[in-house]
Amino acid sequence: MSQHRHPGAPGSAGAVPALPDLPEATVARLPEYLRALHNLADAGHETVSSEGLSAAAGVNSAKLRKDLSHLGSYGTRGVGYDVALLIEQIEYVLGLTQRRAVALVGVGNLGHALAGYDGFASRGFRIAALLDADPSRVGEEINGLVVRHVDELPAVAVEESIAIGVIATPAAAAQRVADQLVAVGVTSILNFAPCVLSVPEGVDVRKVDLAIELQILSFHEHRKASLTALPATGGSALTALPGGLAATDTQEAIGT
Amino acid sequence: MSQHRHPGAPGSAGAVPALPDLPEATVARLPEYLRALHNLADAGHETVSSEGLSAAAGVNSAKLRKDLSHLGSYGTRGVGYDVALLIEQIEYVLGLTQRRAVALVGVGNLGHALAGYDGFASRGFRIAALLDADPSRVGEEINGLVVRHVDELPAVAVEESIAIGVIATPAAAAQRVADQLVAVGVTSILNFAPCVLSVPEGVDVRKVDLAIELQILSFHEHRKASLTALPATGGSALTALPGGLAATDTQEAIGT
DNA sequence: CGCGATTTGTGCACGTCTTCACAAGCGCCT
DNA sequence: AGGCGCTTGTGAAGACGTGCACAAATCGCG
Repeated sequence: MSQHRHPGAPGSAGAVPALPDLPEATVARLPEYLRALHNLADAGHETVSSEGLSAAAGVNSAKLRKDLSHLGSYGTRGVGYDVALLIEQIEYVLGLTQRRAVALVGVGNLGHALAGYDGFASRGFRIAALLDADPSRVGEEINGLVVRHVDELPAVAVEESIAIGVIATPAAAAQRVADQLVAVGVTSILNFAPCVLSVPEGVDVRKVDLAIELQILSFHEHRKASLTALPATGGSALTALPGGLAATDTQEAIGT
Repeated sequence: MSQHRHPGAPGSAGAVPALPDLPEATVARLPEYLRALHNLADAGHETVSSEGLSAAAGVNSAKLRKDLSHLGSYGTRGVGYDVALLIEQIEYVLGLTQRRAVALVGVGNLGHALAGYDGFASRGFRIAALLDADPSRVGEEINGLVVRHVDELPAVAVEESIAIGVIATPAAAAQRVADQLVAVGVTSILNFAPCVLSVPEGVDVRKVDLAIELQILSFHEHRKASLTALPATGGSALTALPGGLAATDTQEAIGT
């Protein structure tokens, strides 16, 4: 089994071996492992232990081992994981052996930044098209790509074999764009617009909402503030008593 | 309990009543509910049922009710939730009654976009400072704010009462910036750099990695492709290792 | 050749999150 | 006033994810 056959000549069409169905939580962590592994490879490491890799990826080592075990991974007991092999494995499972083409719709503030973000190119993707509904933006060149009108999507999808659509439009336009993407056969969408998209079964949508992230942080911030104001007795989840609590400056180390 | 005490005159300093400790999963959904509620309010709705709100927020209605019940919410059986009241409740719990000041470090490609993103301002935050380590960027004005050098952070933190730090630097600089933020007392960080930050206990970090989102989509795309290629019989999740797979067409049966 | 040091892979128990299903509560209509 | 339909809030069951702890496997060394 030490036979080390590397996965995919990307080559031709759909005949791909089936994938194990991984737990979603695992899938969400694999990219992080992959990044950490690339760092290790660049630093010259040939093998890495679960302990080392998990530290680099910011997770628990047991979790890491279980995750890797799900993809039938090849670690060596007493030694660790072969960095290069593991990179191959994960890239294969994530479908990164082919460089997928991404269409970015909405070249406003955020869209501009995304179009110029080199993290996509360096991590398995190719921004293949920029689209916008605003005629005054059409024709603009960003990072070597010319912005085209969103109505050209059908043509673009075919020309470039678009696999993933990224929506960076205002919320009001997002659903319409999503429909257009679905109509041309895109089944994976990354949505930056602050709204819920409805799409047919079989289409995957992931949402990134920057304000939501801040609001979650705000909650914890609020919570920490309300805790440090208190004398910290036994830990019962106290339910919002408007009561006394005065002190403002007595903040001290929070309990573990 | 029908007593309806509404939360916060934002007014003065830190004396805030303690918060119930909500499940993380719930906290992560509250902002979405809030956004949906604002939409409903703008559309003139005064009340909304759990069914209606859950649809607008893209979740299951039972989940929504349980989430709201955690914050001791005030719905009326047979009627639904009072939109305005619920907005107040959620904003209070999330700590949005005060407009928190955000410091954005790293005014490159992405940082520029974030600095210009009006979703922050409209949803409870104030970008109070732009910082960068590159002297050639210092002094630039973006959206009415002048970029200052990151070494001025201590002064800025005090002047603006920074509550949250956003890191939009290259990965190599991120840890250093995080340390600086922590040093000036920031306990909530939103990290856009593709790397793991280590911070002391009590500091919250949330990470947004755009490439990771795409990679997760890529997995599902890959998976869908490998499924459609097959005649779909019932079966075990076979373990797809690159190992043997000589034959390209003998693949059979993936599970549902 | 065998032994000990090391590290993976995993069974198991625990906690968290989700979902169903239904009793309790509320308003409206008669 | 009483009953009916609608909607919330929640108990309980199940699915899912996590982390411990240890057996199994491998390497290196004497």
